[in-house]
Amino acid sequence: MARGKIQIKLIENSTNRQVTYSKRRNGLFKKANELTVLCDARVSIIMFSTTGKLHEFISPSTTTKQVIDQYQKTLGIDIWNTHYEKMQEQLKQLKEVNRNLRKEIRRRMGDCLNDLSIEDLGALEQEMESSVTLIRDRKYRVLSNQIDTSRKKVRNVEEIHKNLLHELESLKEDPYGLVDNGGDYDSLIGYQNGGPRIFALRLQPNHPSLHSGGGSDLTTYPLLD
Amino acid sequence: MARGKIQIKLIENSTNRQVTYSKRRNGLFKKANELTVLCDARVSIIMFSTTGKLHEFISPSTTTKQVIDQYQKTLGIDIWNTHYEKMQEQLKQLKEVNRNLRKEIRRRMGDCLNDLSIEDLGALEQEMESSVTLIRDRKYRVLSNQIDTSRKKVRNVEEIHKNLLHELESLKEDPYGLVDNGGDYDSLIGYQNGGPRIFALRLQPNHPSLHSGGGSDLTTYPLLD
DNA sequence: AACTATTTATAAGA
DNA sequence: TTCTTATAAATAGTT
Repeated sequence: MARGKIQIKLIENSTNRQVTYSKRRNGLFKKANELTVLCDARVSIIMFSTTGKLHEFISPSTTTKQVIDQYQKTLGIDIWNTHYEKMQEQLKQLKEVNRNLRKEIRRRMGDCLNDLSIEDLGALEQEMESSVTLIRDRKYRVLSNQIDTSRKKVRNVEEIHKNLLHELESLKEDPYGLVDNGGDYDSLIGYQNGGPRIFALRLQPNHPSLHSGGGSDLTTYPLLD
Repeated sequence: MARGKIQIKLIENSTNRQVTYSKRRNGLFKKANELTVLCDARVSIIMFSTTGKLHEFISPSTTTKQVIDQYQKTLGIDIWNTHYEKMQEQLKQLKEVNRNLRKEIRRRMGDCLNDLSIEDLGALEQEMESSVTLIRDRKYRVLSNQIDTSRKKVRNVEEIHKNLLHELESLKEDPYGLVDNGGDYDSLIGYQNGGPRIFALRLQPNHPSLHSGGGSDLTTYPLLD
């Protein structure tokens, strides 16, 4: 448009095209800005060069997001708004479900009982009784398993003990083995008097978290609300 | 830019502004189109006038949605994708909490006990026992309240009954009242034989929520069933 | 990046 | 809105 008219068609020379792109882009943005100021309009220009480089103009009074939002709103198009709203609905529902679950738990803890009728209370009581029975049964089963395991351990230790005693006897008969072995003998005898049993039983409570992955839920429950 | 230079500031005259908006918009779109052709670029222009009217230009080789999509991609998934991801994270967390709450409830129902240690089971059992006590207490309190209310109602009905009988006696002494009153008398006598008591006791479970309302129940009682 | 001849855009008026 | 036209602004080709 100066020093000679040009045809509006692709500029073959790459360098030339690049320069023209830059010059005209500035011109376009300048015009857009003038339009914004002169006419109080909101303009968003997004452009990509052949090489994929992004350039954008946005009227100072707004943001690209706002313009795109309003664009969709005006055209009644929902690119992601549908998603967004669905997710928000889902969030709301989940929170509600959550609230109800917490209430359920609190009732099972003897709280929040005000809005229950006698019938509800009776049913809950009965359910709780049968549940507690289930829990108790389970507890006894686990306990008996543990006792069983403990017995086996004791038996095992006693076996080892017996073998050691035998070994000791053999050593006593061996004149070289008599030297400085009385102490060990005493300590081994000491263990024999129910010691391993107590040890096994006391070991379990020290590692309660090792027994379950989800057991901590119960203790952290009060913090959830 | 012709017939006199203008300052780039808001055009006060509304009509003038409108005309300029139209002219310059055309100019801008023309330039955008030329840029598209000359430099093989993709340009999206979205603009809103003061009055909120939408105008858009899009390079023929593409669509506005594509440009917007690429815009976001280029900027590193921004604008609302951040929102989106945050919401997704939130959803995930809520679902997880939900899952734990359900597990908690199932445990309180005697289910899902496999991964609990004896200690956990014992604690749960104890907690359940005390909870069930709370529920039972609550049940008894509600029940005693209901019995109490029932007694009051019965007393009230009996009072009304007595008054009606008195009234009837008065009417008997009144010679004008003797005509066609025997039927009413019989029916009232019939009510006296424990009828209201049973009625009141059976009524209660049907309206448990009305108890908190207070004494008005008593007066409206005869109309309730 | 600057220059400038020339084209193009457009403000004001019709 | 569109046309006209004098003039401002943009810019193609050059340096």
